[in-house]
Amino acid sequence: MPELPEVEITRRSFADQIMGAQVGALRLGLPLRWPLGCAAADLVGRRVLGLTRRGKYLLLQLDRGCLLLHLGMSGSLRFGSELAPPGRHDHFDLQTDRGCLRLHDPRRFGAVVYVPSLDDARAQRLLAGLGVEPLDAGFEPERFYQALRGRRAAIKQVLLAGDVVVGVGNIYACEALFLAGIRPTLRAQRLSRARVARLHAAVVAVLQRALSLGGSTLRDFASAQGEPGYFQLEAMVYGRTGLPCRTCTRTIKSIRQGQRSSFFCPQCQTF
DNA sequence: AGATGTCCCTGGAAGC
DNA sequence: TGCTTCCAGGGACATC
Repeated sequence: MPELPEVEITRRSFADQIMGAQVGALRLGLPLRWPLGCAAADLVGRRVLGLTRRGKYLLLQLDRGCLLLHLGMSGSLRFGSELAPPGRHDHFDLQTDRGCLRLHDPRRFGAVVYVPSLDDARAQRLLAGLGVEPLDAGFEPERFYQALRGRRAAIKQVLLAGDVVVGVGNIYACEALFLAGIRPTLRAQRLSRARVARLHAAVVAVLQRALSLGGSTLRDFASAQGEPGYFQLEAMVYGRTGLPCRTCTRTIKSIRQGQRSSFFCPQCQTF
């Protein structure tokens, strides 16, 4: 499932190639999470000015307006000039003079939304509530501590909510909490400054490690050039229920938190 | 304002 | 073999 590393790997894998491309045509498959928000013809002739990322959203900036792309749970992008004919799960093809940008998304939790500008109400509704970027300088331990102080919910759920820090999904939340030695069920506000500092470092370390390995490929994630990721091979807890902890050999446990699985080591991760 | 539950969707695995 | 059921989960939204 695409989290920040996968989205960033995707961005880097075709940002340079699509820069300056001119849109020739648009093909839509089955409906995605939200309607596109403009007519296909409105995009024809637009030029791509850049590709940036905010949280798990990719922002394809055009000379007029912007396409917000989200990969949801099962989405992946491809960019190339020799793509195969669209299959049943290819729901968005943006043809340009530099190649075709294709969104493949079997579960269709993903989205492509056109907004005339980032100040647009629709863009703001999606982006305004997002927390700090974990790999930017603005993510620093004291601010993180202050943000967590006001939260009574479990730390795992606060991480996933994305309003404190963005981009940390289920895999990396579980892994960062393991690295920091913190139980996922611990209330956020009960974390000491020292433990928040450890968690801060763990979030950064896990995301950077995942980035360096090309992300996690659980089922079929790949970059826009088709390269899989390898972080899943290093997971300490995610998906390892019943297996021995790689650190202490205690059995990894899994629980449900807010309809989502959490994995942890009962020995290494304390209250 | 924060916390919680619901919903969207399909492929794969497990159970019968 | 072929059915049914369950599970995976990002995140907007409604509700308390």
